Order: sequence, then C-alpha cells, then structure tokens
Amino acid sequence: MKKRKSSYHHGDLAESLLNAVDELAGKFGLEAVTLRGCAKLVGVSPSSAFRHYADKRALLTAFATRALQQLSQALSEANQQAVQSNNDAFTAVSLAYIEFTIDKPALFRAMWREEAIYSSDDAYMEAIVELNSTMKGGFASSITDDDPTAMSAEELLAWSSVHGLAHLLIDGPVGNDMTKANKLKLANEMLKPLTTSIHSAERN
Amino acid sequence: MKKRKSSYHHGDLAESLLNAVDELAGKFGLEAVTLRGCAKLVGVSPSSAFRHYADKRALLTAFATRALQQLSQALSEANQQAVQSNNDAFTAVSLAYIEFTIDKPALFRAMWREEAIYSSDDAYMEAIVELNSTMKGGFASSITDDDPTAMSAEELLAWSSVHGLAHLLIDGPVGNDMTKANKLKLANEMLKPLTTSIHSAERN
DNA sequence: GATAGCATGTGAACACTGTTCGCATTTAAT
DNA sequence: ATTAAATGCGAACAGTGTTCACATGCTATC
Repeated sequence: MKKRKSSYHHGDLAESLLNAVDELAGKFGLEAVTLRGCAKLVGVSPSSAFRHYADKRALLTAFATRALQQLSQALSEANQQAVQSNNDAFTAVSLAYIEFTIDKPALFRAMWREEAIYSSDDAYMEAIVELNSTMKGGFASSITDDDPTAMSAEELLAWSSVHGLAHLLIDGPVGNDMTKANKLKLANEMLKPLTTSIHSAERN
Repeated sequence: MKKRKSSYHHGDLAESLLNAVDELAGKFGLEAVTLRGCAKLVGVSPSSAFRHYADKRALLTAFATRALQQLSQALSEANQQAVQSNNDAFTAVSLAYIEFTIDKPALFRAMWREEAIYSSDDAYMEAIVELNSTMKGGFASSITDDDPTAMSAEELLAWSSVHGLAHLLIDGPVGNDMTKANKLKLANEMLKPLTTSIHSAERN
C-alpha cells in the first residue's frame, strides 16, 4: 500500500491523513487530534495537508464519512449473517451498532460531531442516507419505502433507542464499569421489549 | 446581581464565567467557546480564570454540571405539571427532555462531552444521579428502587430512546428541516409505541 | 485602626494550534 | 525538451491554553 517511490511526493496523502486521524483518535481521543500531529505521523509538513483538505474541519468531515461507511458495512454484514443463521435481523443489526460504538468510540463521536464537521457536505450526507437504509435493512421488507428518508414511528423509535444507548454507553453514565460482554447483554435486554413492539407493527 | 463595588475584584467571577460560557456557546457553538473569550466577555484577564478553575476542562465540567441541573429542573417541573393536569407523566417528561435539547443544544452537548470534561468529577456525577432519578420520576412509583443507579430494561429503553432522539435531532439527520413544533410532534409519535410497552411493564 | 496574611486579578511569557503564502520539487502533457 | 499543473516545504501570523512572578484588594488579629 505504501508507495514511497519518491521521498518527496507521498502518493496518497489524502487517505494517509485519514489513517493518521484514526490512529491518533484511537490512542488519545478525538479531541486530541491535531492537524500538525497527523502531518507529523505521516511524515509530512503541516501545510501539505491543505493541498487535500480545505480545513481541519474538512478533514474531520472526510473522516466522519469514512466512519459512517464502515459502520454501514458492519451493520449489513451483521444483517446478512443473521439472515443466513435465521436469527432476528433487527436484533443483530442493533447489536452490531452497539458493538461498533463500543469498539471504536472515536469513530462514533466523529460521525455526529455537528460543530466540528461540515454536515451538509455531499459525501457525508450520502453516507448518512446509506447508513439509514442499512439500518432499515433490519426491518421486514414489508415496510419497503419509496422515500428512503421517510421513517415510521417504529423505525424512529428503533434507531433512537439503539443510537441513544450507544451514546449513553460511551459518553454517558450507563455501564461505565461493565465489561464489553455485559454491555452487550444489557443492550440485548433493552432490545427485547423493543423488538416485540417493532415486530407487532410490521404485521400491519 | 452584578456587584461591581470595586473595579478590581469581581465578586463572583466563578459563576460569571459560567454565564459567559453559556452566552458564547449559545451564540457561536460550544466548540467556539474559548477561555480568553469568556474572560474578555466578563471583562477580566485570561489568567484570572485559573484562580477559579484548574483547567478549561474544569470550567466546562462546571458548565456541564449546571446544565444537568437545569435539565433536571425542567423535567421535574414538567412532571409536576403533568400530575396536576392528570396527564401521562412519562410522556410529559420525555417531551420536556426533547424540548430542552432543541432549545439549548449547546447545553445538551456540554453534558455529554466525555472528552472535554472531567466526567468523574464529584459534582458532575451527583448531577447525573439527580437527572437519572428525575427521569425515573416519570415512571409509576410502583417501580421505586433501592439503588437509584439500577435500571430496568424498560427504563433503559425509555431513557435511551428519548436521549437518542434528542441527539439525532441536534447532531444527526433527523428532522433537520423541521420546525420545533414538528420536531415535538415527531417525538410524540415515537413515544406512543414506547409508552404502551413501558406501561405494560409497570403492571408487573 | 494599623498590619499581616490570604484571596484574587494582572501582564508577560511559553509552547502549541490552524492557516497562509511564496517558493521548490515532482509529475504529466505537449 | 518545455511547459503547466499538482503536490510538498518553510517561514510566518494570529489565536489558544497555561504558568508564574507580581500587584492589588479584602479580612482578621493585635
């Protein structure tokens, strides 16, 4: 992957910077991510970054976009696997959402950092739509939709609760002293009453 | 309120700084809040702030704590009013939670900004516990608890969904182009299927 | 009421941040 | 081979959090 044919031109600085954000955010937290730090990690001058991103904010937007895509992929994999194993797809997708957040809290935070990203960026919005429809993949296909933006009350409830639990787990007071396994068990408990309500709505 | 007996000693700098954070965060966003900006707004030297807060992070922690208390108060008022009007307390408290977040997004963000505050600060944690028990005030008193930290699956579901919707509304893609009234209507829709599930659990 | 001590505010300094700009170097096109 | 475009560099700028010696005001004690 690392093309270092010349020591001057980097080859793929744009993506390397995203990797640097990932590494620094994972080690020291998203707030500790600094443009200069990323540049140094990649081995490049700070000002070089501005050839690829207009802003620090633009860099973080690209990072958030990539994070959304990674989450979408994790969810759709969970969905596929649940279908094959004949398990409840909604539960599987929800648990994957929670697990992703627990494993990569910095990515989760980056996705929803309104004030630190350009949330009306095209690629970002597209990734949001993709995530949205991947989430809905967990529902029965009977509620297929014309408008992918539209959401039923039950769908909104499902997303909100899963998203809210994820947020409370990493930035809130829920499960602070729990192991990852126990957090997932807790999530599973929460999903039970939710699942009944969701599936009863599907039959209409 | 403003004691300016002497032009040198301020009188109540600690709280004035919190008000400055509030004002700047409300106007320009939480990320734009700067120690120097707060000091200038209060009319004091930047270094003065460190007599009252060890850190910028400590200042933000105090601000988050105050925000939690304000939210708790709003919720308990909504609860009282619902009881008097013989309305569903859970719905009232939940809507108040959402409305507070919509009205003061900066306060909401400050409360849950793990990386920017000292989340194990005593006062902060106390405010969290208080909020937690205020939230539970929306439930039937039959589920009174020995341990205020303990939560049933239904309680967790309730908090997660309300919290998650609040978060999605201000930092996510939900209801971005809606009026406040429509956002609250949306919240109300989401609460309906939730409320049934919650109240059926209360009867056990 | 003077004085000693403590709390509080100041100004200058430090390292670090995002960002800009003119310039150097490499790659691609003619 | 010569140009033009893309990409990287170093120095500079204003702004940030933070520290520290010093100045000022308040309070309690003799």
